[in-house]
Amino acid sequence: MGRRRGTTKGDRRERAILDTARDLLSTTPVGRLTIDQLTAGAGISRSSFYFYFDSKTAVLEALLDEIAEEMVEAARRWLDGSGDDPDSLRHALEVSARLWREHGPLLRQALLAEDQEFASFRENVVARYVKEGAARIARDRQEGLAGPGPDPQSLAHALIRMKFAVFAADSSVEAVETLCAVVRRAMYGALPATGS
Amino acid sequence: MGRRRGTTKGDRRERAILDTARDLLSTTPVGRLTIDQLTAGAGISRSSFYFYFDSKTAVLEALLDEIAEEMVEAARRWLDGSGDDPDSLRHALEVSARLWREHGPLLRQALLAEDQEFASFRENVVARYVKEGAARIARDRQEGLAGPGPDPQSLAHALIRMKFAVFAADSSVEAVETLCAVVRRAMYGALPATGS
DNA sequence: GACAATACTCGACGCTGTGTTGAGTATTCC
DNA sequence: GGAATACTCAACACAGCGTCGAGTATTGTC
Repeated sequence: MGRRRGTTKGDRRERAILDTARDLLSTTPVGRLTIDQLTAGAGISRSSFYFYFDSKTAVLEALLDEIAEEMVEAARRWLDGSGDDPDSLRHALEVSARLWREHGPLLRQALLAEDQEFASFRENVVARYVKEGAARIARDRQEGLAGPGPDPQSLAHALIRMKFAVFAADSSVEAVETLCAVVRRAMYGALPATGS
Repeated sequence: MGRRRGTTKGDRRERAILDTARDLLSTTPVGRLTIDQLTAGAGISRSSFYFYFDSKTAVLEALLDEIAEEMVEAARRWLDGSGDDPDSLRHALEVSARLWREHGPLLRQALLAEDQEFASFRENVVARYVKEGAARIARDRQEGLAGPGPDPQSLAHALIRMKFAVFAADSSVEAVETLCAVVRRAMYGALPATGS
């Protein structure tokens, strides 16, 4: 199965498949993407496709790995920081918003739908975010930078899911602002004594 | 196209298809549901299916209408109320959680994935929630029951999407509690002067 | 209780899309 | 130049969707 070293024709074709997929998936929903489209874009026959990838899903997974890396990277500064830090938070959200704008159809299917094919990818990404997010929340509370609130794990989970779902529907600047506000209030905001 | 009045054999079969679908969809993801399964469950042949419904999607839409009604109904008391009202809010969330538990696969596909087939249904449900939610937020602010915050429309949108996404992943009691807390803080919580 | 209209049923067909196989051609390394 | 490996493809088998046309059952009406 191994390839030779150096950039061979095969490598270029593999890349061409990936690029075609990336391209088509900025507009086409995952369900409508066919292998025929991919091979047409890459200039090979349907059956040659199977030399490079086991299935359509394998292509999508390769793309997702590239995207997920970018996403977590952008959140790094905020995740590693502490206390209410609107600028880092906004930066993380802005990059996320851009990624959702560029790869909406793919991310929606992989992160939101329940597609069994992406289950493990989804669990990994979400779990990673939740773990680091919960740690940050717990840290802030311990250091007295945030008041008490819901279980950090559960709170982080809700906020991450909110981010995904909002950007899936709307990755505008306003959405970034609103998410920023909700996250900050959820983490640092205090409820008045008892609502009227 | 019209049927005769009274409950005919045809009506019973139509119901049988719907029930079979409801049943299978409590465990099977939408993508895996085939018309063959539906007709097997209802005891008719594949082609007879098309006498009752135009497509698989038509069956799903019929089911979704039933579910959506219940969902909005459960939120009625909170949507029509005013001020911080944890009990009404919790009640609405609890019913929602149950519906997601029972119809998870279907709701996930219809509300979260970008399936073009459900686009209009999705827009309707979300738009309805957002409209009523935004109105409630604006009302509370006008009456001085809530402080300032993000644009009501945008805030309502984020909170609704969060609800959908969280329940899609986890409709436990704890999730209800967390959502309750986040919604209340987002609407009524105040941020301290300036962080750190 | 016949008979027309309408409700309902189904087998057979064509289509699109997936994935496999086996035989072939190109490339690279020695 | 020859063997190993990279790559290519036409042909096939299969699953699922939706259509067509020819039927059979049921019902309302006289």
